[in-house]
Order: sequence, then C-alpha cells, then structure tokens
Amino acid sequence: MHDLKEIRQQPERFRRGVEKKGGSGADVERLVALDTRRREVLIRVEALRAERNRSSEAIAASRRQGQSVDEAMQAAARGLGEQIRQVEAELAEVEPEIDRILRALPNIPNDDVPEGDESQNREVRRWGEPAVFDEPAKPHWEIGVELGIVDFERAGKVSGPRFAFLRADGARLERALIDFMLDLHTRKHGYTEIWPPLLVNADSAFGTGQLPKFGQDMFQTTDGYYLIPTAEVPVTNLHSGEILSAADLPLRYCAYTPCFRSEAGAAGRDTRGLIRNHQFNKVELVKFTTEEDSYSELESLRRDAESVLEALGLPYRTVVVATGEMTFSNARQYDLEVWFPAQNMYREISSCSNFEAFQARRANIRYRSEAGDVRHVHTLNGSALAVGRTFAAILENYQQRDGSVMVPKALRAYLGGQDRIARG
RNA sequence: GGAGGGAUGUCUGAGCGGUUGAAAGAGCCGCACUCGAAAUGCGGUAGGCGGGCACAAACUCGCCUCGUGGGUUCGAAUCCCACUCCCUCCGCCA
Repeated sequence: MHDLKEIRQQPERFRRGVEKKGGSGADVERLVALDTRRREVLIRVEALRAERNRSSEAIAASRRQGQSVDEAMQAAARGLGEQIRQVEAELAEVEPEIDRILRALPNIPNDDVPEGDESQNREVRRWGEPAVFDEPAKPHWEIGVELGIVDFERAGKVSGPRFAFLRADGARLERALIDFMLDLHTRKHGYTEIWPPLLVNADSAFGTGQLPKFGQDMFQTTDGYYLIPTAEVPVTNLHSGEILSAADLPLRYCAYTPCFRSEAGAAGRDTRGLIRNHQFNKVELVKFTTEEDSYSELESLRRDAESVLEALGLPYRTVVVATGEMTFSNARQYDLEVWFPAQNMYREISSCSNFEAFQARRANIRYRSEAGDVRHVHTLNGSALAVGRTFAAILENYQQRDGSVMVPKALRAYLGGQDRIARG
C-alpha cells in the first residue's frame, strides 16, 4: 500500500509506476481527486468537533464550580452534534472509496528495473556449465517414475492432478534438501529458523498483498482461513502491528513450509512433473530492515539463495525481472533460474524481492529509529529454494546413462553418505 | 463444547462519566557527576490524520485513537450491545 501523502506530492510518478506494473493510472488520478475532497470535508468536520469540544469543556467547567447546568448551552452542543453527524456522512462516502482503490493499487517498480514483459528481463549473473549428454536428457518426471521415487498416477487417484507422492529415496531426498537448506541459512547466513502456522487469516493475506486481488490463487477453508501460498505470508506478518527497535534490525528469518496454490489460471501449463503442483515445499528467507539498508540486504539475500544452487552444483542464471512480470507487492525482483536439460532452458527456482515499505504499510510494521521517529520497515523475501523444483533439477542435471541419479556432494551427508539413487 | 476473567502507550501496569492522551515503574534519549564506565541525580519520551509554513525539516494549531465496530450522553478508556483475540478451570481430543 502506498502513502497517500506521497501520491499527493508526486502523482505523476505514481501514475507511471502503477501503469508499468499493469495497474490503472486512472485510479491514481481518481485517488488524488478523492483525497482533495476528503481534506476539504475533514477541515469542516474538525472545526465543528473543535467547537463541540470547547462547549463541552465549558459545561464541565461550570459544573465543577457547582453551578447548575445551562440548558441553552446543552441544546447548542446538541445541535453541533447533529451538524457533525451530517458532515461525517460526507466523509463516509469518500473514505471507503479511497481505501478500496489504495488497497488494490500495486507497488511501483524501483528506478533500476527494466521496462516491459518477460523478454526484457536482464541477466545479471550466470553460473555453472550445463552438462553435455550423449543421448537426449530425460525429463525429471520420467526419471523419477522409472526410479520408483515419484508417483504421479496414484497421487491423481488419491488427490487429483498437480499432486505427487514421493517414495523411498525420493522422500528422503526431499527431506534431505529441506534440512540442507535450513542448516545452510541458519548456520552460515545468520537466519533464525521459524516454524509458522500454515493457515492464516484474511488480515495476514492482505498484509503481504495476496488480498484483495489474488484470493482466487489461494485455497480457502470453510471457516475463513487461507492455506499459505508461501511462508512469506505468516513470517512477514509475524511483526504486524508492532513497533520494532532500530537496534533489532535487520531481522533475518528462515522458514521451511509446505506451500499451497490453487494455480487458477494456469490450466494447461506444466501439467506434468513437479514444476507446478498444488502443494510443494519451500525454504523461504524473510528480512525486516530499514530503507537505508534494504537494497544491500536484497543483494545479500539473493547471494544466500544463489549459494544453495552453487553448493548443489546446479547451473543457473539470475535475472532482474522486468516491470511487466513482477508481482503485485514488490519494487524490485530477482529471479534465479536453474538449468533444466530436458527442457533445454532455465526455469525459475527462486524469486527474491524488496517490497520496500509496501507490505509494512499494509501490515503496519514499523520501527523506532535511533533519532526517535517511527518509520515503516522495509520487508524482503526470497525462496532459498523451492524444494520441489530443486528436486526436479537434481534428477535432470545429475541423471546417468544407466538411469540412476548421482547425489550432489553437499547432500550426501544428509543421506547417510549415499552417493547415488538407483532403482531399488 | 460449558463456566469465569481479561485486552490501556516501546514494555509492565494504574485508572472505571468531565483539567486522564492517560498515574507509577522499566526501557530509550539528553544533561550533570566521573579520566572513562557503572551507580546516582535532573529533564525529556505514544501513534495517526489534517491545517498553517513555497517543498522538506523544525515549529505551531486542531481532530482522532485506551482490542474492533456500533450505541447512550453536551461529554466515554470509564456505561450498554455485538464481534475478535488472549488467559484460567471443566469436558473432549492428536
């Protein structure tokens, strides 16, 4: 959510920014007009309230001196109350409309973000050499099924499309990846591990920006909870409504959770495999910091995510995501894309974003600076990594001619020293 | 599910119709003492919105806010209603 005062001061900047993010510039213009109207009415209503307060004060003063209450004074005050009620009704027309528009307005991109659609994403890093295969590389869903470690058919029977069972070494590999990532971030990168609720209320979903516009992307329970689409939601809202101390910043959290997404609107895309399932595991990094530090924290966050791929020996590239492909709430977004040999392309495995104060305003997360003033924090988060996609990338990049899959060295300790997954 | 208690500022915690936007303590900031620190003493310290000011800061005036929403009243932290959340006990249960 934006600060209405900032929009008032720089309407053109917001209009352009919102349009780059696919929002409506007309909404910004409407907001400015409504804001002007609101302040006019507010001045009137506040003057009336001040008058009423003065007369109530006068009644109180004369009571205190033991004088009897002046009927005329009371009647006048009552009349003021009626006038106030009328002007307040005008406010009640304007304010909900301002609120409605403001809450649905996307964040605006930081200056350094390339404009345009996905094709304008700017590569900033490329790491690792894609392996060369004698025969065409198999897709991970074939490898996994042939090894007996992934089962889509039975998942279809038990749940439906876009689900998977993992079995034996598959289930162990998934668990090993989660442990490996958590250990890396908590021991080497200084994050505090969190195990959050997997169901959240509507306020929390609003705080991070899933609501009001993207409710259909989440699974909702019959009694008003949402299954989290990412740990970002509960972990960012961990400090909602709080005023943190500057001395505590930055706060760095790390959380493994299952994530649930309805994938409404993704019909027909990535219907096979582990890339786009309704349920997947993810290790998420979340930071709370100051506006001075948030962009350097974004760089280190991105490095922390990249280090997972490097430790696992998976070739990847990092792109700055162009304005048209960015999410609703963020101001700058890096995507990490891992190499999938069977598809012969890099595909997203992590998204690292700086939300600046956008989420902090929605969730009301502030801090008291050393100077003593209260300001909104900047929030950041990034996947490090999406576990299901990492699992898939390992199968494809480490596949052997005999159908087995080598285990990346960094992971072997988590699999009791096992260096290969073969048909069992 | 049943019975009861509670929600106040950065935190703990008083207040229970009118100088209470709020006692006290802690924390934090400033100053004094000190070579420095600790300890001690003195002072300051809620948030939001709007006006004035050419922007901003500072300053200043006003409005709103004591879980949320509504009501009673000239006037509500204080009374009434609804809701949310937390705690205790009982029941049930992984």
